Amino acid sequence: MGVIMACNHEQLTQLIEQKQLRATEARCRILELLYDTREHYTPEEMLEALREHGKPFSIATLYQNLSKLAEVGLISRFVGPDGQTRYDANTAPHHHLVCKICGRMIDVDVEGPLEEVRPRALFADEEPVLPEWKVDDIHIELQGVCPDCQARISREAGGA
Amino acid sequence: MGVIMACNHEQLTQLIEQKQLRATEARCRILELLYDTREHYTPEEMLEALREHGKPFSIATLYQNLSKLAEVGLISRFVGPDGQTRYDANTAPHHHLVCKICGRMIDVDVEGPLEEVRPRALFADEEPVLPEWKVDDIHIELQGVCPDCQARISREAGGA
DNA sequence: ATCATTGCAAACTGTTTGCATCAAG
DNA sequence: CTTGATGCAAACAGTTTGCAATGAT
Repeated sequence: MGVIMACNHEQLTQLIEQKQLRATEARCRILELLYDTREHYTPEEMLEALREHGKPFSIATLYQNLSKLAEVGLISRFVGPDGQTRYDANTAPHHHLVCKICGRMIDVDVEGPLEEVRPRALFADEEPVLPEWKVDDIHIELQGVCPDCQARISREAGGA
Repeated sequence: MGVIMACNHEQLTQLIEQKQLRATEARCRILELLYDTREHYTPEEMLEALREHGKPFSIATLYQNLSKLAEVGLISRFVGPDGQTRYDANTAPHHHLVCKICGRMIDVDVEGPLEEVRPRALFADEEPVLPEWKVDDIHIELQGVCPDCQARISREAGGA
């Protein structure tokens, strides 16, 4: 579970039915898009991508299915630093690398001594509060500029 | 700048006027709330807090001022993992400790070898992509359970 | 045949905007 | 007095929901 890989139609059907859901065309198309591209789509972006493929797609059906699929754990939902809700097919714990320019986001693992990273109160008078928090999870968001935006920027700088 | 401390009215006025803005009552009340409490309020929560203090407060004025104050750098805006927009008075770079139960969020610094934390592609076929990202920022979100929720949970467990 | 799913339209929530009034400088 | 700020109401964007029609088992 949580391992992403491009799937054929039968595999998708199986995944969905394992969750006691009907393997409808809408659900297959959504899962296929997320599994194949590994992108972190906003609902709006997904709608565009799904419609480009030819067939129409109802926005209500999209939202209904994104909720249901996230609920049963076939996809995961989160909110990016830009405030946009996004979905991806990677339900295993992971970290994110985010482009500050376009908001694009890819999954990464991190290497390094994470266990040694510890919180510390920022203000003297909060010192006693911190130890009482039970901290059991860490999510790292690396920020930078993606290859595409770097290219676009240097192209525009060169042209201007 | 970016250092939080409780301020008196004159100091607030000065801070605001340094940014070429008029030090109106609405702005002072907003800044005072954020600076005094250090909480990470949603607009809705702020509205409630501001109105409890007695006087009414227009929701349009709140939003208008939150935008403006964030724009000039007197406060900072961000979106929590629960998707709620929040504001705080700490404009210096910092990390967050978030309660998984109630969503409460406090600022923390972290200790540990952060420089050694490096991204690594999750999928073999993405390996060549990663090095082309320019990574220059890291934001760490520690998740756990705040003291209040811990207390409430053990109280409920004991009572049930 | 049965019951989940679809998809339109209407409802809802959080946020922004137009604009007349008001108040800070 | 001048210009920016306020605050109502209307507009808006993203998301959810009611419900009749449709489709999967």
